[in-house]
Amino acid sequence: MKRTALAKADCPVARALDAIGDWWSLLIVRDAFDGLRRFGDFQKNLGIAKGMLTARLRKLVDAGVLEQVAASDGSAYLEYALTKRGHDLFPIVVSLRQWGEAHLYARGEPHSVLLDQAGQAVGQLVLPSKSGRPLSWADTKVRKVAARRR
Amino acid sequence: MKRTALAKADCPVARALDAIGDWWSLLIVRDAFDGLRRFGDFQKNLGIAKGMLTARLRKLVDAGVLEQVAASDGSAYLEYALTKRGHDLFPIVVSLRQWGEAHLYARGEPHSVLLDQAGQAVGQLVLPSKSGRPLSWADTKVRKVAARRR
DNA sequence: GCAACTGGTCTCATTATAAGACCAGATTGA
DNA sequence: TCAATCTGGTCTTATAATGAGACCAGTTGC
Repeated sequence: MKRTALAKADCPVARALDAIGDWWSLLIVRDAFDGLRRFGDFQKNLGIAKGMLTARLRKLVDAGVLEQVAASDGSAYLEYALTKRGHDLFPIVVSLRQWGEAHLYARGEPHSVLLDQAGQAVGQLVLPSKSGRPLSWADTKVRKVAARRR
Repeated sequence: MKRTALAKADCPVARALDAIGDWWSLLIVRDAFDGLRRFGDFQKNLGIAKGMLTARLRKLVDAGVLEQVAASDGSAYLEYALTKRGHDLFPIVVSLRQWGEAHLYARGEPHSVLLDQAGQAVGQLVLPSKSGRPLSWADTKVRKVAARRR
C-alpha cells in the first residue's frame, strides 16, 4: 500500500512530517545549511543512492524548501539553494542536533558542534510564552481543531 | 538493501534522525505529549497498521524515549509513557509544528494550536547565544569532527 | 460464563530504498 | 581540437519496509 498521506492533516506536526519528515530530506537540508549546493556534493557527503537523491531534491524543490539556481562558479551547471522556507527549517535541525548531542553520545565521544560567529557554542533552544517566560512541555497543551482528520 | 545506518555518525542530527526520524515515531511522540498512553489509542488516533505500531513502540522503548508502565486505571494492561529523554523531544515537535503552521496552511485554514496554561498561544522558538542574544541560521556555523564518517 | 475488548502476531501484496550500470552534455588538458 | 573525465542525472534489479487485515490468547464487563 501507499505510504499514508498526512498532507491534509489538522496537525501542523503531521503536515511538516509529510513534507520533510523522511530519512534523507532533513540530512540534505542540514548539508545545505553547511554550505553544500551541488548534486555531486550531496551525493558524496551523504552516500545516498543517486536515484534517491534525485527524487528527494525534486521533492524539496516542489515543497519550496530548495530552489535551483545558476552555479555560483559561472559553469553551466545548476545548484540547489535553500529558500526562505528552507532557512526556516533551522530550528528543526537545531532541535534534532541538541537532542542528539544530549542523548546519543557517550561521554567524551566527539561530535560536530554548532557555533556562533564568535566561535562560541550556542545555547539551548527556548520556547517563550507570549510574555517571554520560558515554557516546558508541562506548561503547554494543544487545542485541537473541531475534529476532522487525524 | 538495508536502510542506511546513521547511528554511528559524527553529526548529532544524523544520529537523532536514525533514532526517531521516521514517519511514525514523531507522530507517536506527539500523541504521547497530547496524553495518549495505550496501544489502542495510538492505533486509532494515527490509523497506523498494528504491526507497524508494535515495531515503532518497541523501537521507541529500546531508544529510551518511551517506557512501559502499569495502566493508570488499575487494569492489567500496560501503558506507554514518555521518559525524560522522551520529554526532551519537545523542542523537536514544537519546531516541526511551528514550521508547519507557518508554511503548510492556507490563510484561514484551521489547525491545532499550542497554548500555555493560561490559554495563550506560545511564542516562536529562540536559539540564544551563550550571552542570550537570539541567533539565526546566518549567525552560526558547524565545527566538524576530524572526519571519519558522514 | 461468555461476548466483547486489548494488545498484540503473522501473512500477503505493494511500495520504497540501495547499489550500481549506463548515458548525454559540459569541461579540461595536451 | 578532440579525447578523457566530470556532472547530473536515468534505469534496472534485488532487498527491505509498509499497509491492510486475518487471527489469537489473555482480560474485562455483564
